[in-house]
Amino acid sequence: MSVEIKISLNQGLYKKDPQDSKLGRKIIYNSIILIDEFGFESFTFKKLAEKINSTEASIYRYFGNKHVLLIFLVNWYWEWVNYLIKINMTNVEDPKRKLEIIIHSFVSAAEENPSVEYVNESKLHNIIIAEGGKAYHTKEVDTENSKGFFSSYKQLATTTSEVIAEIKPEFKYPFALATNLFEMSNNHIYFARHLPRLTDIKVNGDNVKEVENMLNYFSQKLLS
Amino acid sequence: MSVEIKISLNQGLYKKDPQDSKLGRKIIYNSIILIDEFGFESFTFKKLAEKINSTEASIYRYFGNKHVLLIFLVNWYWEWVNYLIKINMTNVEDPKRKLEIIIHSFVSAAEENPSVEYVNESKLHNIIIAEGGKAYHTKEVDTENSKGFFSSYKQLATTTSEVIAEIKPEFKYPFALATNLFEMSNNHIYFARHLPRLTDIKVNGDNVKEVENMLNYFSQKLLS
DNA sequence: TACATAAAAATAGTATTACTATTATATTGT
DNA sequence: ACAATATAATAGTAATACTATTTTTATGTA
Repeated sequence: MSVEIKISLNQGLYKKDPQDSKLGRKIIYNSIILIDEFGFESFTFKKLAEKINSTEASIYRYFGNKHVLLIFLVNWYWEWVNYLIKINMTNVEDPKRKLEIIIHSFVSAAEENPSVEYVNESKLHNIIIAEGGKAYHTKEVDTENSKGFFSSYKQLATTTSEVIAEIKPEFKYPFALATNLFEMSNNHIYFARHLPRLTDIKVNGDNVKEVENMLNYFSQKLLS
Repeated sequence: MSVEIKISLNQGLYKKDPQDSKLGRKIIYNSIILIDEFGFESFTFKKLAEKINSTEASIYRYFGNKHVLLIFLVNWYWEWVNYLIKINMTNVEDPKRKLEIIIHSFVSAAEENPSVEYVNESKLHNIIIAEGGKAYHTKEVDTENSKGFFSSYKQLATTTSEVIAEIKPEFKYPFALATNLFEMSNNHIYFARHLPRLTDIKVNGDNVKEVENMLNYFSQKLLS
């Protein structure tokens, strides 16, 4: 027995919902593996087609190109984090505690035993860390934004900014602090792994406790 | 009469120093214009060759590929900011004031009337904001890092972390705060322009005063 | 001035990528 | 058993990211 989770995403992100068919789920599952393995630039639909014993043409029936697929995955992750935050904050009153829960939720989202078998959350988290920014650092950002492609991230920022406003209503930068916490999380995990001279913290594999401590320290100090 | 500035960069970043020949300087000048105009993904050596009435093959004699060219440009910018910081901090004793100068230097680097005629600093700043992260978000990051391709950024982080340590020696995250200030600067200028719901600040064209205020507020609060 | 060297341009070509279009074959639902 | 839909197979194209080779032009020095 299990609780089935289906995450609904903006319909403009796919031609055909990959979560609704076997091939579609294989595409999601294996694209995560391949992007994690080769990096986004070297990932191609051809490699993916070979890996799942299908054809490029079949993949194109789900996603218009690999950039849209990346946005799909990134949104999926943000929605997943939104969901975790909602659950983990249930019945919690203290806004300071709520912010800690939010921070814990996105730093450790990969570990929260998930029930979606076609998504490897740990690898997806790695993709967010290494490639996530590429979802919106393109010339198409304005068009894509107007289609609502980034609404899940905005949702996350809004939820977090509301908690920040509860803690300190006069704080001038609730949205900036919110997004900065996410970006900082990704950046410093990445730095710790690849450019350690750019940070003070260490991570060992999936153990990101030091990042969590740092984010809590920053937010508490800023909101004191 | 003018003071000539030549910025020296890691030799692995080019096959032949583009700053030393006319064609090389044309490559730098026009690649900045084209990347700013088309975005990094749509920028090609072919387009660049057409623009400067030369050939792809000639450009390849300077840069092995467009990714290395991007790293070159990003490093050039970081070196330029390092230089500005050094100059602007001359004779300043108070470390709090020094940090303000550092922040001002990289937020407004584009406006500091430069004397390098083959670099449009304002457009280059836009490239840093929109594409800068792509310089080190690739699968080659470890190899490239071991060749010293990111040393200018590390230099910036080190200088800044030292000032932070002067202000508050017991502060646990001097490097993380330093890099976070740069990343935040780029991110929030980008957000203000393209995803305004993710930030609280506004920018009008090159006027980034609100970003500067925010960064000063964050750093002062964290180091108080 | 002539000659060697190096820079730049011209030409040509290849493997891969990012697609689109068309037809054939399974699979599933009624 | 039939229709509808999903998937697979095949083929093809324009553009990208290069490499190699030869020719022309410019520059510096004996």
